[in-house]
Amino acid sequence: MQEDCARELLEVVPLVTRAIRKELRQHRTEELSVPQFRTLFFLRRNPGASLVDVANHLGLTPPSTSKMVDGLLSRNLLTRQNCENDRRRIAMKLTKKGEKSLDYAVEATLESLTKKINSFLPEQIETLSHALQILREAFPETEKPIEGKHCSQTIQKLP
Amino acid sequence: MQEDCARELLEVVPLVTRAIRKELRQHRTEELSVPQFRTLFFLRRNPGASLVDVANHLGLTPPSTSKMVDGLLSRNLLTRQNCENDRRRIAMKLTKKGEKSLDYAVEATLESLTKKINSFLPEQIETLSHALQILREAFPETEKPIEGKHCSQTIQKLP
DNA sequence: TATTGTTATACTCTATAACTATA
DNA sequence: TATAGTTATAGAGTATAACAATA
Repeated sequence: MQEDCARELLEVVPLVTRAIRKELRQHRTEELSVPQFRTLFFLRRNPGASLVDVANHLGLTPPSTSKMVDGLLSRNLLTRQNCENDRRRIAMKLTKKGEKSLDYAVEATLESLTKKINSFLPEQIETLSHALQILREAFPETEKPIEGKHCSQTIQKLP
Repeated sequence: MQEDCARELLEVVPLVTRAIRKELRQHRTEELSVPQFRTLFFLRRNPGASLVDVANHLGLTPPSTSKMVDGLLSRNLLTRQNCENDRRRIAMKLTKKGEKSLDYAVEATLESLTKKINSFLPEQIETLSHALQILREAFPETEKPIEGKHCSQTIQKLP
């Protein structure tokens, strides 16, 4: 019984993931790689995050992350400023443009999902919502929140 | 209401995906890249699939797929034989070793998921099972089944 | 001495183009 | 002429090593 449910989970979750990915991909205005997209997501939740913060989140090394961020910076999707408290660190934040391209993709995806859910019966929506709540508790966010070290106060980086 | 549910879906599904990925990764006996792993999965469901079949499934080009398959072949995880009917085509199948390394990872992951589900209340399991059924219908397998062209009869490839 | 971030270099994975063999 | 697959070459993306600046 439990194993059947696990097997279902293992089969069905990738189907939903694939659909979500496809929507996100279809609606990104910028040509962004997956790590770049995830970086924008992360920065929306964690404005002022450092390079190491982002690297940890993505599971990439700092050098790779640094290079990848260069691409976002050159397209004005984020800002990279030096931190006042600890001048080794950088503080990255989304620009308006970065927020917008992210929002557009997310909202379009939400819309598509909502449309799909609209075709469900009310009790099916009830069941799904309940199940998602159960899953959220069973599979909590692994990501450790940023240690609070990250600066809100930043100074403009010299050119 | 529907949109809340969509938003939940968009947040929770990645959490579960991440947990599944982590388990699969932890329990792979061979050092396999993600596409290699997916290829083994695909061949288990579609024995005798051709190179183009696999390439389409992965969203890779035939040359990339060919090279990637070389790595699986050299480790005896699959066989690559010429097709009798259409001698341009190849027919790939998992070897016993390929099946085993796949099964090991999948079973270990299932075990981990089952353990988690074991801690649920019976009615929670009921709800989850029901929700998964709903999702399966809403997000059907996009992948078109192989056109039946693929050979069951194969001839050994010449060296 | 340890940490943050960058630069330099090499490797892996992928694609495009050109080719062979078969249909 | 079109299709299945491979080889050759080039471009992203990643890692490791070495470095500079700061703590």
